Amino acid sequence: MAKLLTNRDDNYAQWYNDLVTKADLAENSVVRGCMVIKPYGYAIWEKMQAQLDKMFKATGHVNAYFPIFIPKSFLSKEAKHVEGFAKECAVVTHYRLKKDEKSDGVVIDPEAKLEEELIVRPTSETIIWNSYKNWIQSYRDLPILINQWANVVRWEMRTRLFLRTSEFLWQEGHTAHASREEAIQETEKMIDIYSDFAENYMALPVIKGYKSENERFAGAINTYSIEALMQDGKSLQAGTSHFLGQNFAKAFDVQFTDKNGKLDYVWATSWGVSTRMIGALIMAHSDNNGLILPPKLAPVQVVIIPISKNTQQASEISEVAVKIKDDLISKGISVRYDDRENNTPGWKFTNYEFKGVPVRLAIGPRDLQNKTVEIARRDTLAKETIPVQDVTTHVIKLLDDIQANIYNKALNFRNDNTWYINSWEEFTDIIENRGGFIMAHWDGTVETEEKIKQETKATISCIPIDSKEEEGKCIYSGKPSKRRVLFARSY
RNA sequence: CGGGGUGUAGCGCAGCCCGGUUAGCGCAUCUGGUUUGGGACCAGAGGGUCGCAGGUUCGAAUCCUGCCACCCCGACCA
Repeated sequence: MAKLLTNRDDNYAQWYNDLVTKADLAENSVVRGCMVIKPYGYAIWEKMQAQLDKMFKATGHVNAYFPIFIPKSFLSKEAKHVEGFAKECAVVTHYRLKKDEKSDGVVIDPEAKLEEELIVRPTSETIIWNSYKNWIQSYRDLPILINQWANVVRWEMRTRLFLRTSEFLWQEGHTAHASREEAIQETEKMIDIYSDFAENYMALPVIKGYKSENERFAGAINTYSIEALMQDGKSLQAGTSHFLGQNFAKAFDVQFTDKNGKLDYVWATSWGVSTRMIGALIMAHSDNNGLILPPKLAPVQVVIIPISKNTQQASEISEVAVKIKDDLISKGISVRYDDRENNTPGWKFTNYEFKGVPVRLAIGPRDLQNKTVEIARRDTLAKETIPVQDVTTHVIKLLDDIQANIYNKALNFRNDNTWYINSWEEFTDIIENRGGFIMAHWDGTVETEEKIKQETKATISCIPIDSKEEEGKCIYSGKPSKRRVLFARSY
């Protein structure tokens, strides 16, 4: 049998790459650093979008759309913000091409130079706050709770499909509030939504926390994140929520009159998740047989494969299969009945396994005779034969089981790979030889964080929200520390 | 931008060191037939600017020079 996939334990990076391309999720584009998201991969994104959008709307948010181009001058209005993004911005300088006289191609028309260059958005705080300035006068105009689904561009040196590309898809929420407390509450509400989504839909256990000063979003007072552990022991930031304080309100002069008639700057938040989550989904659950997708995000939840010796049988099987399919669809389950004749059942088994379809039903002559169906689950590869009349109830239950099992498996993996350690020797040993999450004391200084990063490539993924206070000594400097923080090598 | 590597059919590769008929193999594709309970088999067919440009030579995928592209490792980052 031809090898489809690089072994996960031999070369994790190559395994991931093989999965993404061979499962038809995405491919590299001719444009360096950009990817083509193929229909199967995009379908996962659409499922994520649909669920998140529902959750945003349920908490009072509305969608809007702001331009992809940002005047260059906007970016420099918030000092930290420029510093964070200036190095990776694509810039539009002209608005017209013309035919080249010498060759057959086109050249930039030098006559068509823009008065002010436009930046392709790396994120939209500036262009949005420029609008909010006009929308907000009084506390009655607040809060503004807007989200946008968009693409952004950050010119990356090295890219990897889904995990880091120069252009990516995401949603960015941008909210404006009358008080500091309300804005902080919003920031926390959104990180809770992300965490809820990750755990209950992606089946991905996450650690909620906030970023150290070093890792914080450019322009934020505080950045919250959810951090997930991948199967190679590296952590991945799956979502962020920022409390922006009054930084952008001040930069764009957005003031409002409060209930007492006093003028004050508006409080802001922003939060986002991106197509990167698809990378997290893949790396957290999949195995050497291919993708493993949680039922709640799988584009196809059930595949039905007929096995027939002749056309007579084929039509009898088809009758049973279509009935099952229709019944499942009526219960809101997405089903594919694959009766193509150009591939054998064996080929289809392997193929759908590779693509991570959670449940497979097979119907052959034996089943026809016994009024049964073979049902197989992708997560454990277990098979059983059940009576036809039980299929729908069985599938519904099985999809829930699989969702829960994938989550528990990921949770157990994380628990088995989370280390509470107290010495530098242990720290370096685990980083070098084991990987995983390390909970350790840190003295709270940027210098120590930098030193640790330089010596081990480990960074502070986050300072977990629920980590309890305890006396300890910084593993690096030995200085006193009040709580453990989460260290890991990360994506 | 530093260090390493690779460009030959849609994909994966051999051939290059040591120049010599019509450039080959596996997968995929197409046609016909037999098959179908874990990647089926037989027969036939189509598909190539050998990364680009120049040079050496009677003759270049192969040797020489220059260029380009992509990949991996580092610096940057979600």
